[in-house]
Amino acid sequence: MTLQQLRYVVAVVKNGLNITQAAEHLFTSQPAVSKQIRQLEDELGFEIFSRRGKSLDGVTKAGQCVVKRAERIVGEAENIKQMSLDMREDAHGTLSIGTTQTQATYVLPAIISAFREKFPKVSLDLQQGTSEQLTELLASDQVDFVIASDGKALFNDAIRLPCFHWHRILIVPEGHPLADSPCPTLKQLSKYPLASYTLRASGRSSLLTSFEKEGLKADLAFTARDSDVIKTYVRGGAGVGVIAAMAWQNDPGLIALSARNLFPRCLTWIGYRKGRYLRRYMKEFVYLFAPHIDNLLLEQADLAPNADVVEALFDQFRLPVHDVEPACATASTS
Amino acid sequence: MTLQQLRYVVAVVKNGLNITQAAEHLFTSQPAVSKQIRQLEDELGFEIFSRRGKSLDGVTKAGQCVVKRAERIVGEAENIKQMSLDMREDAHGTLSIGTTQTQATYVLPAIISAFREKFPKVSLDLQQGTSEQLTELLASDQVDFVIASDGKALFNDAIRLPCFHWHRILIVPEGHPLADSPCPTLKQLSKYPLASYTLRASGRSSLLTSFEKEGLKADLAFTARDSDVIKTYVRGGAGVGVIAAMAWQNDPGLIALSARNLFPRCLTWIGYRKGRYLRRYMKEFVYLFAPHIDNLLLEQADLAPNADVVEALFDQFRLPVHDVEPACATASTS
DNA sequence: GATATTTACGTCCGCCGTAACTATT
DNA sequence: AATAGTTACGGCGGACGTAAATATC
Repeated sequence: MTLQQLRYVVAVVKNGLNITQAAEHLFTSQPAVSKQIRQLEDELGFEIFSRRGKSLDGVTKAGQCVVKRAERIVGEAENIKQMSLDMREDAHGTLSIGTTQTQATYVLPAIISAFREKFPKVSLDLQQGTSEQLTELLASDQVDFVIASDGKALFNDAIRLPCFHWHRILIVPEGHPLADSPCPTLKQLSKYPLASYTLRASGRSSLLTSFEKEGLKADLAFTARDSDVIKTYVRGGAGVGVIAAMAWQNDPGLIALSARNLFPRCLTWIGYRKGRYLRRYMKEFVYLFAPHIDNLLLEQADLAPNADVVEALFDQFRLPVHDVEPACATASTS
Repeated sequence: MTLQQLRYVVAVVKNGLNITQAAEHLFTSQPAVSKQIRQLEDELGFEIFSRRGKSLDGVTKAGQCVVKRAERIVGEAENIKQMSLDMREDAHGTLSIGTTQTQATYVLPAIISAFREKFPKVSLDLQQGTSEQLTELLASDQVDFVIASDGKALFNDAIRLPCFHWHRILIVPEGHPLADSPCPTLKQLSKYPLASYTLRASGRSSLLTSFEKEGLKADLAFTARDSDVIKTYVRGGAGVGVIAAMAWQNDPGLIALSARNLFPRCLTWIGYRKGRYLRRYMKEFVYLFAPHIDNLLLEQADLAPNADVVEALFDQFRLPVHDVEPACATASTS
């Protein structure tokens, strides 16, 4: 049994049991992979993969156990390799982040600019997707970090670190009735068509829930992933926009009102795979994004037995809150 | 980086940084180990071991991180190997158990006899030691299981499964005053010299604590590890023996009285290293020792995030209680 | 001088890649 | 025919062991 063989097994599984494809990703020939896997199976005395004819067509029960352990082994080996890269002083490498449109457009540019300055040799890779896609990217190690505001946990062995809170804001065209009565209620709001973010299939948004709690029904007439698209349609009179405060940039022709009294605040977090070795520039990125997360905190989070313990680590912090200036007097009491 | 190299690193650490000794355990030559380790260090770009002259003399900071991960890798590789052995039908192998004298002498013989019958090809290795020694044996993978009754947890990544409760009993020579008043109190007991198990340096025994709670002071005049030694001295008039109920075998010349009303009951558990692959015969051994622990329970215990969750798994069981027949009427109310 | 490690070198195993062959669609 | 996997074989790297050299106590 060699590390190589285990790497091959893991790669084959990751490539949907396609040996040829796995061989390409491994930068080796197809027979090499084929042979090593057979050799490992011979040594173990049982088949890891079930076969239909010559093609692999499934993982045997015992094989699943082997694959699980092989993945851990290969992962740890990768950690050692990353660590070795980290020791050399030239901070070469890649930082791969999966995130949502809002974060990518409004929050990350400043962070990434600072990061680039500090680590000019690290190439950045920004991936966008839905929560589900981001989870998948993280689970399959295609990104180092995920930054999102989803309420739900990711998966076992993922660590989620709270970064900051944010409120929704209302945006209306200049001259809109709500622009003059700057302290709208949900009831008022329910009379207008709303434009907001596309809801995920899974789980209800706290947006609609807030209306329902008061027995109101929102008219969510238009949805998009992209805050700018929503702004454009709001400018065109499509209704009242409800977007994240981070997306507000004093856009001409639009008025923004804080909705902090209407909807619960949201939490943006950064997530990564538990047990992964984080290179120095990765830790630095997290620190740039959320300065309360230092090396010590990362270490504690990695050692924490479960998500609740991680959450508890953050009780000591008063996280920043993104919002626009309060538009109505009652808000200033907070 | 090869599995071999990591195995060598782990072996060298385990052998106290003595390469020659490590090579012997690895059944290879000393230069082979030496060279592979250097090669790994070259590949990683930093030293795992600090050296004084040519000899290894410590593990560097970065090296500790590598060693930690290497141990995990080697451990998982070993798990895969064990699993492969387990698939072959001939149940060859070794079962290594670390335990205390009382368990080894009075509880295990029956279990082991049943086990031997079922798995005649598995060779057994019984190790005795103090709690501390047993912990060390388990931590360094020198035994598969530890069976003991110590109150304290073992260490991180050890799983402790409750097996049965037991009470202490008093043993006195025939004709002893207490033999006729079969329901002694702690106060009565405190008037006699006591003979019981050697106390560990760490932590007080619940024996002495019970006396202290009533403001009494016990005269623990004689201690030994071995129940039979205690019996012998009690026969000789050394005082009142306080031993585990399991050690009672209707010994001639001695009278046994349950001490269940005097001292809290104790718990015997079986412990093993978390994440270790358990071969079928190992699981079977646990089952023979504690029939409430089946494969499902073992699996759940292994997945549990911490010791408390493991304990909770056992809430559903009413564990057997080892004791002698109650000697006094009040005991029968239980 | 005894012990432990490194260096040097010849042997041999085994992994890889090419190419031809086979099975499956 | 096209796609995917196995078998066959030659080449090459590299792991091992012996033996000699070197450092440390």
